[in-house]
Amino acid sequence: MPRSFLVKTHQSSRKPHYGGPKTQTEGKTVNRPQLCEAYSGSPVEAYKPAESCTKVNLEIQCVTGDHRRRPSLHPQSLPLLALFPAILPGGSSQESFECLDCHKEYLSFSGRTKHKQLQCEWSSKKYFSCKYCEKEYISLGALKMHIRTHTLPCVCKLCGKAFSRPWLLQGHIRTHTGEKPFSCLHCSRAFADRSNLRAHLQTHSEVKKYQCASCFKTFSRISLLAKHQEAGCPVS
DNA sequence: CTGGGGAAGGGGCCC
DNA sequence: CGGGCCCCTTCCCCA
Repeated sequence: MPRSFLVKTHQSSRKPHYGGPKTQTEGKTVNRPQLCEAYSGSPVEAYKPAESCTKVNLEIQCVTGDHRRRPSLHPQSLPLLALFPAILPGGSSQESFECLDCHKEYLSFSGRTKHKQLQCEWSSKKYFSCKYCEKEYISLGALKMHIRTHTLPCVCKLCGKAFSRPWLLQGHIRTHTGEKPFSCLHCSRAFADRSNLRAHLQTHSEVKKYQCASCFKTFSRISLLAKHQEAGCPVS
């Protein structure tokens, strides 16, 4: 069974900035232009400031209503740069020019424009599609990695089972050799997989990592918490 | 039924 | 750009 929804949650400081629409510029909050779900006209219309908007320099409001989608998904966001330069961070020479789509920063307006025209995968809408399934990726590297899940190039010489990545094969080979390099510091158990050790460590913890919001009972695994809630928490 | 272990999948990050 | 690793998650099985 395919295991989808395996999206890592970003915890490091290097996480991509996909979230909020706001950028701090000289102490002011500048809203990035947002796209409307119902967008159907030209980018000029879609991004035209609402007549009632008195803060044209700070905010761009979609004339068709709600703005929900990431600007990165817009096929023609480039004209915005010429239309509303005042909304963009980079009004002074000290500031950088940030691509609103992928958030890379450039020292000059022309540099950013060139990036958007020639390099930015989001704004040029270069999606890389898998030929084996419907998935699309914004980078060729991500697509190639995904394709390995179809081609399974890493084959176990002992049993013939195939895997998408060498380290998956490595972990599998441990099931043949019995090697368990990850030891628990609290008991004598050892594991072949670091994640399994991590899950095991939760069993030593008095207060488990995953807690039911209703009855406050804690669980060592999120799947156990999910089971608990699906079965119907007695308190909720 | 519940909790835990084993095995495996997949995206992101770092080098 | 690719390999290796990390992290998270899921499924299956068993006590």
